[in-house]
Amino acid sequence: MEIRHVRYFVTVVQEGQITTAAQKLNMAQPPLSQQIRRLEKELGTQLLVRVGKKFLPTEAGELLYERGIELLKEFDDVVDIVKDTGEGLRGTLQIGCVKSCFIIYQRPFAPFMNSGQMYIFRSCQEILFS
Amino acid sequence: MEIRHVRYFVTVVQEGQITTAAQKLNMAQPPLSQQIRRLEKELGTQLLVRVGKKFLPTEAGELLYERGIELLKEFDDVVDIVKDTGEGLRGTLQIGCVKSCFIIYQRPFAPFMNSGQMYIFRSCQEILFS
DNA sequence: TAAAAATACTCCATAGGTATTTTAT
DNA sequence: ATAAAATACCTATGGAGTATTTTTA
Repeated sequence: MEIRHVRYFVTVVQEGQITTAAQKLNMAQPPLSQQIRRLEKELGTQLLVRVGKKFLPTEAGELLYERGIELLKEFDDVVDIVKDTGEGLRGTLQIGCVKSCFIIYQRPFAPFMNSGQMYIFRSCQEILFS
Repeated sequence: MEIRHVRYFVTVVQEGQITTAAQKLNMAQPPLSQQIRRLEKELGTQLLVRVGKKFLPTEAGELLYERGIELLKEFDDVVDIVKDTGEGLRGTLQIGCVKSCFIIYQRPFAPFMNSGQMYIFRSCQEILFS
């Protein structure tokens, strides 16, 4: 199972229908049906029951739906936070100081440094801002 | 990004090395290197810094590592719980009763029923255990 | 009969493997 | 000299698309 399958399943439950769920997911209907069935097979569990044209979650399905939503939220959160940290929108500025100059070092330029610690740079040639 | 990439990355950080991480993951070294680089590209961030033969996480990498571990735990938890529920190891037994017979109904046989509610079955022919 | 799902294919992107070279200690 | 990573290349699984048939309200 991959996070993609959780995303697919949650959307199908929310839509109650595969066709519109596929539209929301920007994909065609048959592959979505296929992935849902693959998911059920992999988990060894029926997740949805077709009642006419509508799909209703089984108890296992409801569980996957509820916890899946949390999982997706956290997953996307982590992605955002890591991206931001990489872009310097979040993170820790590490500032060292010597007599002759200042240096502002930020990871990943100095990955060997640890947050909250002070470092002395002996032959500092330039000041870096990032 | 897929959950697999989190699993790969966390293992590499724990091992500090790609070769042994690949062994733990039951895969070859080159595809693992490849997936890590792909991950960095997708997130637009350097996650690891090679210091000799060892890899150390950048700040973004440490973040992904810490939150990734939680993510993996929750992900695997959900999978286990859904599997168990499907197998009837967990879940809710819904029991209805009429004069002439008992019926024990369990989802997914009756997905339209809600937990904690009582249902009357008029023409019950058999007793189902599952 | 008019929706949506299932079926039956086709295609291709990419995950993963193998062989080799390069890099560091 | 040795162990690990990078590079280059190859293979094949399976994710996604299209066309069509089968359901069901």
